[in-house]
Amino acid sequence: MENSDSGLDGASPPQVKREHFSSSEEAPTNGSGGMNGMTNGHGGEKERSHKSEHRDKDKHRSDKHKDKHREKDRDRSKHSSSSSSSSKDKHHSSSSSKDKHRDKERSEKDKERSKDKEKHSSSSSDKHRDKDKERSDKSKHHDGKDRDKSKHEHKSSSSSKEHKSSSKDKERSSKEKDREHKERSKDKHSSEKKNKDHEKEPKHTEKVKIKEEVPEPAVFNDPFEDTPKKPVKPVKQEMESEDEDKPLMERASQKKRKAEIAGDESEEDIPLMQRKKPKKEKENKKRIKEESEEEEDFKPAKKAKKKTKVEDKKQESPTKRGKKKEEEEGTVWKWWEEDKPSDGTKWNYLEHKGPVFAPAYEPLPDGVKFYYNGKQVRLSEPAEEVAGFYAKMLEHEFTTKKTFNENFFKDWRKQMTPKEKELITDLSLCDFKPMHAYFQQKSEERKAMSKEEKLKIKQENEQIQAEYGTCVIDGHKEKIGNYKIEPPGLFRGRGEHPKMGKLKARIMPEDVIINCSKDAPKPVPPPGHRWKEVRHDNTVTWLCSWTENVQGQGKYVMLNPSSKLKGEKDMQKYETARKLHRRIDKIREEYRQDWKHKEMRIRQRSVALYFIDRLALRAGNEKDEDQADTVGCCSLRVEHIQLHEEKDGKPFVVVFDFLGKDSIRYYNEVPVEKRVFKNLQLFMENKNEGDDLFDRLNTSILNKHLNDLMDGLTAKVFRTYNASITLQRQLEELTVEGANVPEMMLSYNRANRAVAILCNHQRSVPKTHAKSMENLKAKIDAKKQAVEDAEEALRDAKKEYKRSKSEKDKINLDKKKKAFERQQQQLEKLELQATDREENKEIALGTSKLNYLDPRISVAWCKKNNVPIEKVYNKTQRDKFRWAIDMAGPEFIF
DNA sequence: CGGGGTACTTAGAACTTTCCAT
DNA sequence: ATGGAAAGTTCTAAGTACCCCG
Repeated sequence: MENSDSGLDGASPPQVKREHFSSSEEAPTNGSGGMNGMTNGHGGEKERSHKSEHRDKDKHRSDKHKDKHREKDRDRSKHSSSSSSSSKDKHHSSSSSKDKHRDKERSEKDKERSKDKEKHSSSSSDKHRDKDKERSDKSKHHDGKDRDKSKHEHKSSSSSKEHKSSSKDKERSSKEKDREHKERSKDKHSSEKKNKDHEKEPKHTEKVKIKEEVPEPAVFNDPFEDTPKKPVKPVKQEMESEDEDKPLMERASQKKRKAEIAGDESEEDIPLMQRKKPKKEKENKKRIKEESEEEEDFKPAKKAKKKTKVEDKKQESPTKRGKKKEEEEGTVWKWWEEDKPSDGTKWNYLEHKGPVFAPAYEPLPDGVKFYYNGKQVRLSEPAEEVAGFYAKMLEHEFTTKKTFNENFFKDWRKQMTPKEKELITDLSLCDFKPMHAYFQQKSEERKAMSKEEKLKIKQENEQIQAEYGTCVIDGHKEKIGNYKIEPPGLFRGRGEHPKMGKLKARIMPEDVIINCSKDAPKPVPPPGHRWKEVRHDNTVTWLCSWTENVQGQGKYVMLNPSSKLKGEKDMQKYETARKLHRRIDKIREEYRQDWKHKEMRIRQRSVALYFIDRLALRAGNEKDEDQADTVGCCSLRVEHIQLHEEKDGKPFVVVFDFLGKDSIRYYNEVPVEKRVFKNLQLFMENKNEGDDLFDRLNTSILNKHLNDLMDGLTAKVFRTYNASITLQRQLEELTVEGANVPEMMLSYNRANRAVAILCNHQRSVPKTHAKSMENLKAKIDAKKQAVEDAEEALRDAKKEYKRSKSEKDKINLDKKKKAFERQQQQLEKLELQATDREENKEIALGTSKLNYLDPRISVAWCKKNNVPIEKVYNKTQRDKFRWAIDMAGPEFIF
């Protein structure tokens, strides 16, 4: 450890210097070229499949073997064995909860499994075979890895001694196996087919047919997404431990910061006040910006509240909608200049009209048929509706997945009449194509509607939005985020979700709980219906809630991000991150010390924290098994990392490869300090692939510790902090003084991109990317030509003027000069655009911009460099970040 | 503690509107 | 005008965190 440690120690703790920095920095220079080190050798295209495959395979991979044997035995006698093992486990490891979970599931699964097995004849040998197959597929992309894994598997299987964790392993593995098993079978079926054929064949055939029946819509609803969906985009970040350290420059600015804050733009703050009572806002208000005071809006003026109007850049809408809009836009509630209530209450007055329900089902016209086994069948309304959900997705990859189809079919049958149920027993005999064609046709018709019709619809929507999309909270009218209740449909989980395809039921008023203040009028339920409950809980921010049937989780109607309630919380989040900034050195120092702690749990905690800090990993809560198998830091398993004493010339490299939130793959090769490396070796000792890497740690233990370190500190604060500080540093580094706006924006986007890479925010390469790049290139070429022409013209003009010296030629010369410059600028702009786009093709900037970057950093940067804020934030974003735009001056420092 | 539930944030895909070159 | 791509918006799944109970 000394090697790596020594250098970094001390003040420059882990410094984490994410190398991305460096890599990202470089990236810009070389343009699209290796994408900031994001390439990892896995093929680009297949990535998509990789995602899902990855999980199944990888995850289960190792356990499969080992566990398989056991599993079987266990399955049969699972109860006894599992119970005993679990008790053991507890002694040895603290992750018993996890185990328990698994046990439960396992038992259920086992049951199912045993059935499955018989059906699919998944004997262990089969499994092996399957695995191999999978592996070989995979190996195309992942050779090295696979190889390693297989080794592991073998090893582990042979070394099935009893380790502390063995029992645990067993349990888990059996579960996993089960799962794996299932998945595997699914996959296999489908995957073999799917992978190859399905994408083409089925689709194509269908498509063709559809065409016959109905003209193909100009725009498909993207049904095709599936094919190449999103690839996994691995991110590779390299870092050298040595250089780390740059970190902390931030602190320097702390002092300044304070000053700024105080000074900022908040000139007068007369804050104080808390919101008092409710009041309704009056409607009215005239056009934008009047300085007049509007007391009407705010009644609670008890304290000296100050309200200010801010002008919005929006265009006016003299047109029709009227006052409401203007009112909203014209008046801004500067809540950030007020005091916040310190008790847990979220509001004193809340009034709204309840949610908007999905439109009732409209039966299909008679002409749209459904065939079962070649014969036309007239479905009952409920069965038809659900069939329609499936028909709409016919071209989606989902319909090629076994799990999806099974879940769908099972739930569909529940909607059938006994007769239908008796008749329809095999999904593959169902012909949804006419239905699909019908929906497609409808969608085309919608697109082809005349302007007037579209306008009318738009107006109706605005009407609804005005009525149901806003609420009155503490005297202010504010937008609601999701006032429309989710319509029924088929559940679309991300990744290999075990529940994909299940029917998401229609929500009725009887399912909905309303939350509003006692003194507000109660929302009126739709005629003939009543609410499940009306309550008045001002310690929460939701207006309506209901429980969704697929996963049994609660859903809420809440306010828009531009609202005070959301904004305040958002600002607070960044303030906590800034606070962390002030303590980060100490915290880093401390966890580095803890790497040598004698207690294993402390060492695990410190290593996990190091990952979270340095790599911006998510906390990694435990998950149920009826969800896709994804992990975060605390839930990493042995199979998710590989240790290399040396890799590519670097010592002590940890290779992370796992599926994170939304089943997005995280791949990273990270050189770490020797001490970390040794600890990891220890943590992995005597464990199987499916075991928890940090078996004595979970998110609540970690967060508890973090909270002791700093008030309000949790694992996710590190993501926010590291994202924001990275943006600030990158901006500082990449911004060239005096650059023009397009250049500035390239710098900004690059800084933003560094953050997105850090946080692993990926997106699938837009389907249109290659083409659009081509177009752009063509444009650039054309522009180059234009520049040359302009140059030529300029030269001629010069000559002419030189000769004649006439005023007229002088004017002409100037003109040519200008034209030339203009062309040149345009060319430059195009080139920048091309670079930017290429660099960005598989990175999503939006998520970090919206959720991780302190908007004041961006605002300050814009102000300092004279970049219009609209270049960085669109309208919605400006609404959300109004507080930052208003309060941050050019000197703001995070 | 574990286990379950609640509330709220974060996330990429899907869909819609706007923009821009022909 | 048109149609295709980009930009913007909507949707809702999937996380985190925390609380309460036994």
